[in-house]
Amino acid sequence: MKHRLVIFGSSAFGLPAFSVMAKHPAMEVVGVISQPDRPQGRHHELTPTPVSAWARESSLPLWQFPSLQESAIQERLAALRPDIALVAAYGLILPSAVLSIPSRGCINIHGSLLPRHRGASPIAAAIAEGDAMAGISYMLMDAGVDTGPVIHKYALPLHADITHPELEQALSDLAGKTIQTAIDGWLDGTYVPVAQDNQLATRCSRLTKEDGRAHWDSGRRLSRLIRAYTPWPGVWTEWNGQAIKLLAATYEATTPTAKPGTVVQLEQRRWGIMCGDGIIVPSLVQFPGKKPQPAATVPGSYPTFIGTQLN
RNA sequence: CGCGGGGAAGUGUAACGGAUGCACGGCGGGCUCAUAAUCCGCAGGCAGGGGGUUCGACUCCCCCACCCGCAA
Repeated sequence: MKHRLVIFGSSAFGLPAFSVMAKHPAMEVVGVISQPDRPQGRHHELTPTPVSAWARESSLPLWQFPSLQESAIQERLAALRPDIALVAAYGLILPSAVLSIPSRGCINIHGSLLPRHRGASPIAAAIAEGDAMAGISYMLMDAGVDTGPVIHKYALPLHADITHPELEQALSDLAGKTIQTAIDGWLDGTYVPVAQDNQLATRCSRLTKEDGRAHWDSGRRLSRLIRAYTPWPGVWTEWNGQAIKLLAATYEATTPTAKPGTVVQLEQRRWGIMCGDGIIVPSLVQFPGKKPQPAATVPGSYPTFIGTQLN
């Protein structure tokens, strides 16, 4: 007898794992729940979520509820009589009334090694904090945010210059490779959910544009933030009232020779921005309305930029 | 029709209704034990496509396709 499975997801992060479960011989996907198509992009075209698109292509039953708070919607979910719910990057809170619907519970794939980086931006947080290891956690959801018992974790070493898109892809793939083992192990009792140690927990909230504003106190941290926040929300600074994105940069530890935020000409033809603990040397930047451009072309393009004092 | 910006050498960008300049890159040469450093020189742009205004358009106007920022 197959397990009746409901999938909750919106962004592409969960797709590899979802695809595996959709083919799992012991699973029957009785519903895919995603967010509604929303106006997106440059001309606000109605765009389906990657999970919605996948469900349609795979001919799986799809529902795009705007919220899960209404009792009418909760009743429809209950009518699917799910045994298990699998949640990954869904983007909406599952109220306890929904969490209690599947007879065997709701499993979340979280992009960190819990209890570290509970919350909405675990991948960015791992890079921003300079963690040595990242990973995914299969967790039995409870009413808190990423606080439930952990079924199993899979770790991945982080190399020093990994970027957010690279890590997100790696973790997404890792979930695809491990989910069958994790779920099967949980179902047959090999993996027993273990409560998290709240003492070790850290939180990361949803990122905003303002989180990406560059601060020049620490170039070491700034170089990590550039890798963690690009492409969204990006790390940027203001010049002449315009936001300039720093898309890639390296950090060089030196004794500051100017006020932090000063754009300085370096030896050779390079330039950098002075920080409190050294200098940040951009390699790729983007001016508003423009495409990304190699940093070396900036002095010729914007001669007055060098020497500027940035905030 | 969400708001706005942009298209010129391999890359990026300035100015301008009437000789397209600059930076990086490339190529050649000097210096040097050597060099990604530095100095000198060379090449490379029919200015997205189509109309229009004009004695004359890269520069002004309209249309088409494309790219980007904001916002989501």
